[in-house]
Amino acid sequence: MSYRLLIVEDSPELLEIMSDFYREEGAGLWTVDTANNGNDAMARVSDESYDLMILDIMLPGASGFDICKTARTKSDCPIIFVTALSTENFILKGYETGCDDYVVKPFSLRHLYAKSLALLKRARKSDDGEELKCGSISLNKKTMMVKVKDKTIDINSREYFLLLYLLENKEAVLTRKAILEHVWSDDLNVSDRIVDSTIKRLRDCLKEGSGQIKTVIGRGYRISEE
Amino acid sequence: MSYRLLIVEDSPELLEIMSDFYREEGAGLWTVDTANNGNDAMARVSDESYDLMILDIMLPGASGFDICKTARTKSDCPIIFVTALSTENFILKGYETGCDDYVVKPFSLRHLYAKSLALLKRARKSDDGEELKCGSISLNKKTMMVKVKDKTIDINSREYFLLLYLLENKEAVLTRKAILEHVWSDDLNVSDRIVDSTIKRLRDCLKEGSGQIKTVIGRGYRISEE
DNA sequence: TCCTCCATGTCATACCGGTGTCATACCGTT
DNA sequence: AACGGTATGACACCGGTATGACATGGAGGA
Repeated sequence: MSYRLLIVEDSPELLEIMSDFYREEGAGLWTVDTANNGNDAMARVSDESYDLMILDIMLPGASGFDICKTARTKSDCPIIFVTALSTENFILKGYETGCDDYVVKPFSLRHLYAKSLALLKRARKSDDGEELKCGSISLNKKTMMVKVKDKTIDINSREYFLLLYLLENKEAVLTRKAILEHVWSDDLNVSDRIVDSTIKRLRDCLKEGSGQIKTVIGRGYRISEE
Repeated sequence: MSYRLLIVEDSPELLEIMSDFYREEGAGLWTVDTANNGNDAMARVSDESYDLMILDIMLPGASGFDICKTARTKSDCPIIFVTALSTENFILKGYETGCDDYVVKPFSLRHLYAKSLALLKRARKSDDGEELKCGSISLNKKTMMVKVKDKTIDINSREYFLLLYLLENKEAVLTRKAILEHVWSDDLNVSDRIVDSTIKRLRDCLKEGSGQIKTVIGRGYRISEE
């Protein structure tokens, strides 16, 4: 699996140098999209989803600041400005719009690349895509499929969202109250014993993985890597 | 609540300028610790826990690289190098040791400050709530997880709340009466010998950390950093 | 429209482990 | 050595949890 990168830069030479560098250096780690003007960039930002964006600021059409602001309305993806605008006002404005870093031209490509990896590593901590894993259990948010030891299992809706909530809070103890609020938010007029029942059904579905759901008496449940 | 910042820099003037800036700019947002040599810095990194570190590289004693590596063995706190070493090799080495950013002197203090905020914002995403720590024991109120030497342990309800009460009053001697009122507030019709029993069970769970719970004969118990 | 099936919630009961009590061993202080 | 206080292990009770049977209601097909 590779990371989606968007590079926006109006100089065709620099754009090519940069995108080639990312494509080659990572040996397939990156899937690079490019844009050489603000409007194309805006279109991509709205339609696609990226793991990292590198934006010039001065562009034909929308500016890098505009792109950054728009991107922030829909995602939390790391954003690096790369620009010749080196005055402090521009730099601070960049951070105000929500960027993660601001690099002034001329710059070292290797340095930028190292920054990108560091940032990606940090961003992935909080949002690791569609796959949630815990021990032998894995759940894919996009396809809504659940696997135990690489074998797909069937699972009902409530059980799915319960498992999702557990996985999103791996290792943490979740009280019945918290579970109800998250998984039964559509209808809170249920007995909190329903959690027990659904946990049982979930455990039955998980088979060998069932032991990973721990009962924490007096407090709730937690999922652990065994 | 404020964020803990460590600045390591061997030039006294620059150190003062930086720490003053962080103290004033954030109006109490930052609690700043400083060190002007590698060995002091190492000691702080081992003993304390920070939300952000700003490290010079060339230092008397241990280098900034050494400090970064050591820090990474115990925590994931954001680290920024600030140094005059501007060659690409040094920069890449910085990222290899696990830093989040590498700033070359001379630099803009406001830019550094903006970087710090951006980094803190991103790091906090993965931050899982407030941690009570005491020596090798740590308890997370949000996830209700208890760790000893970074290893999660299982703990029962009473034991958990007893430990919580001890940690919220770190180092203080707590009488059985006080403990009963806080931990057994639901049912005060119990013998105060129950505290002894529960302390024992808690110690059994804590294993290597058990020595941190001290008996204070004739008065009660206290938890200490060993 | 009716029937069937399945997802989901409720309930009664069985089960189990957490938790409190107690008796005894141990320890430190005098 | 004696005494007061603490540690420890055994034991039993009770409350919370597991479990299976049953009720309900909605979706989809004939």
